[in-house]
Amino acid sequence: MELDRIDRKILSILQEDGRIANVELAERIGLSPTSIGERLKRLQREGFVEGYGARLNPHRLGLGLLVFVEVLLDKTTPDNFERFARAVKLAPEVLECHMVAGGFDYLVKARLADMTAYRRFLGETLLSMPGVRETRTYAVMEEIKRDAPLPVG
Amino acid sequence: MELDRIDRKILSILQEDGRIANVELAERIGLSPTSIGERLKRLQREGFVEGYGARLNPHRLGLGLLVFVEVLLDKTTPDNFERFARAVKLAPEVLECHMVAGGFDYLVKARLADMTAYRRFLGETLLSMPGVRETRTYAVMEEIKRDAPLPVG
DNA sequence: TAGTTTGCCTTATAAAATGAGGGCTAGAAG
DNA sequence: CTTCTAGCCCTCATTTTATAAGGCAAACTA
Repeated sequence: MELDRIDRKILSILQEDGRIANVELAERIGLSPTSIGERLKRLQREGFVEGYGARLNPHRLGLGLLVFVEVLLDKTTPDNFERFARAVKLAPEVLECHMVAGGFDYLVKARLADMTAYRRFLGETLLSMPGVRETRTYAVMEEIKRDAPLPVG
Repeated sequence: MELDRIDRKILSILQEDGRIANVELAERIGLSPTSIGERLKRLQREGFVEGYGARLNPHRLGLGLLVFVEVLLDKTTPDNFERFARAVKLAPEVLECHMVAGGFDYLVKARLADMTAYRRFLGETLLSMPGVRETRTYAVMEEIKRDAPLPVG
């Protein structure tokens, strides 16, 4: 249940290179491939590792615009939150959505081709979602740090 | 240079399961493993795929608190932006940092163990960074959507 | 102390990745 | 119209990797 130094090293390396061969992982850590394999299987079984994914370059895919949108909901209808959440999960442009405590209700992160695509997204998707009362958009001018690995050390 | 239907399918599948065997990927798409391998190598060479990573469960790692922090910089010193960017890259708690257009300068996304850890982070890391004038913190109460795949279709 | 668990090892076997070589087709050039 | 070439896919042989079985030693427990 507790992670030792080797577990953390496995997680750390896998976070950077999720497709590394077990053999290479083993020799970088200094154990046999079998042991590493067993540990890794345990880490997955116990839920530390949820899966693996390719890191794609959004700009290369024509998604040049990153925006954050603060969303305020109309709170007169009680099931608006539930319905908004469901709608957000269906929108492919939305990469993240979080309910926050503070001046607004939701923070949405979305990637789009350009401002034209964003205007369409705002009008046809976001503002059409159930109970949305107000939005504030922040366009990203420069990505200083992107998807850093979780600190496991 | 242009992506066809098969390329997109490869990217789409790999985004969800970055460790899928080439053989299985091939039969899910309906081509030979060799062809898929060649395409994949091309997609990496041309920068569509930047790498692979394990998806870790932050809560399982003791990082139960997700926060977004809006940061305003003191703009009297011109190189503050540069220095702030450098400092942010060194902080392991910071998963993302974006320079935005609008009411503030940077949006920081960070994961921490709890509010106690956040207070320390705010005081010792964020507010100690060069040129930081003001911050507004939004704690996430519920993650509606987390790290969705990029739309490649 | 004796039994049991845990974590690692080696070895054998099964599966997958990789590289060489060849065929088919579409478009370009003669 | 024919020939050449480039792109894309295939099969097959070889190397590399994953996986499963079994054993050994240290630590923990009764």
